[in-house]
Amino acid sequence: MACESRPRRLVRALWGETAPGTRGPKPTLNVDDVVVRAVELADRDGLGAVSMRSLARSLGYSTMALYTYVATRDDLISVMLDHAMAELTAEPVPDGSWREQVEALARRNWEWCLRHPWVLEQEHLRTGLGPNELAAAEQMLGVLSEGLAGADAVLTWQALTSFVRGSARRVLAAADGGGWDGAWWEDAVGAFEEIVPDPSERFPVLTRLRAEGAFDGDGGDYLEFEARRAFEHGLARLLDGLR
Amino acid sequence: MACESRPRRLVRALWGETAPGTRGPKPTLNVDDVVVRAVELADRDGLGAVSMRSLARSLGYSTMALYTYVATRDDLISVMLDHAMAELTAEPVPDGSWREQVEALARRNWEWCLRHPWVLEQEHLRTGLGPNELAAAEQMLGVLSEGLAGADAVLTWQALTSFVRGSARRVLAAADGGGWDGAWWEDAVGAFEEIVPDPSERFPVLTRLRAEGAFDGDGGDYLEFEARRAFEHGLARLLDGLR
DNA sequence: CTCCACTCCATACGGCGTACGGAGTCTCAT
DNA sequence: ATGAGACTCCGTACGCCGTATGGAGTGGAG
Repeated sequence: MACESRPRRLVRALWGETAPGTRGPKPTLNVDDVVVRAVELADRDGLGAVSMRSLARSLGYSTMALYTYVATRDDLISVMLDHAMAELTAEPVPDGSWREQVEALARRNWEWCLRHPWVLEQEHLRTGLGPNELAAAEQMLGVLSEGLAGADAVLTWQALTSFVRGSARRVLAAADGGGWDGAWWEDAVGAFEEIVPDPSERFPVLTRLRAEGAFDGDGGDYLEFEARRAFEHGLARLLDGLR
Repeated sequence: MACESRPRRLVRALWGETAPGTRGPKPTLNVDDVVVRAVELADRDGLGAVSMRSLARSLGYSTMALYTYVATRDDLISVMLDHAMAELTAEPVPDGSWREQVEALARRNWEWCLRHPWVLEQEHLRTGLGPNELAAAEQMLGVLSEGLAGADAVLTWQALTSFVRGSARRVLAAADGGGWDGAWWEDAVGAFEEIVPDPSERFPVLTRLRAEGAFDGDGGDYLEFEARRAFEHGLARLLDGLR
């Protein structure tokens, strides 16, 4: 199957259409097996843990066997992404007012990002043609366009997903941090205080807000409480702004 | 200098404090030289182009010489980030109403992200202790806390930066795309239409909105116009929500 | 004048994505 | 029945990556 273009192959993989060829031995795996395992690995240890080698090992195959199912690692990630997005439309839109529905979908999306942090590690692959990605867009725009004219619905959709993902990303950055486990942070702050002996002079506002406790939660349990509050606050203001 | 902890070294690098030791030969470079060059490379070709090897070559040094100035590549990126953030506070907050000021700062931040796309490629590991990052926070919170109580100012700051960065990220994903240069996309859409012969049945809302032209700009010049519109729309609604 | 902290560098290790080609297996055309 | 050849799976290799290790040369401190 050296004759098929990469985009076609990707779209076929996204929609679970198997190759038509029936000549050689039957594949003993399929794209879905590979993708499911890859998502498991990514959920546990991040995208970095999904190397072609480790994924293949985890499936009990050779590295190169994976390329039977997926053209490149980037394509694999695209399919993983769409696969994970199935969760977004697994349940119907809840009952409620327009605002409540939009809120619920946004919150669902946010929680989904936290459940699959690797989704945000991803830079620019974007296909926009996978079944679940389209279904999620369909669902969100279906609700939004009940209350907004076409172009406004699209703009609002973009604003919402921008906010949801930006916010989730911020939570994750604060949460796992990449290795500042208290000791790291203390050490860094120590050095900071040596270099900037009187922060209140250079950063009066920050100092005042800190003293007021406005940053409470900066430490360990920032994630579950403070970050959710920031998300809910921003979401509420955004929805307020939609009248 | 094998005795200094990594956090301390990073904080020192962020603040441009040179090591106190004066024993051996003088360094012929300094952290700033390295960081400036790294930012140039990243601005041009993304974070991926900033490998220790390519950066060193571009400076005319051996790879390992860089480790004299920076403990790891991650630390380098942290310092690059803070360095780039100097632009955020290079100009004072413009005159105007509270809302106009917040808007201007948010827009400045958004444009900054587009100018340095690599900023959004990372986002994990964060320090929060660099002079320019602190200055940017100080500036933004200074304005916000003129109109909002302490805790609200912080929540709003988080919501704003979440939105700004999420939105910029979306623009960049749409813009450079990672290799869908029209031909790619056409090919993918062709395969899509074969697999899903009647999209209007499965995705009625998307089909209708597309027919209405609500997605116009999906193609080539999405970036400069449509994406900016989406950003301005979302920002305006967010600010509306703040009363 | 000696020591040794220091800068700079060459080499090496274990990872990565994936190009290439080969061995084995199955279907189809003959 | 028998090739032809499409197909799956795999071993090896190439050129990247970050960085550990240790060595050569340098110049201020004792």
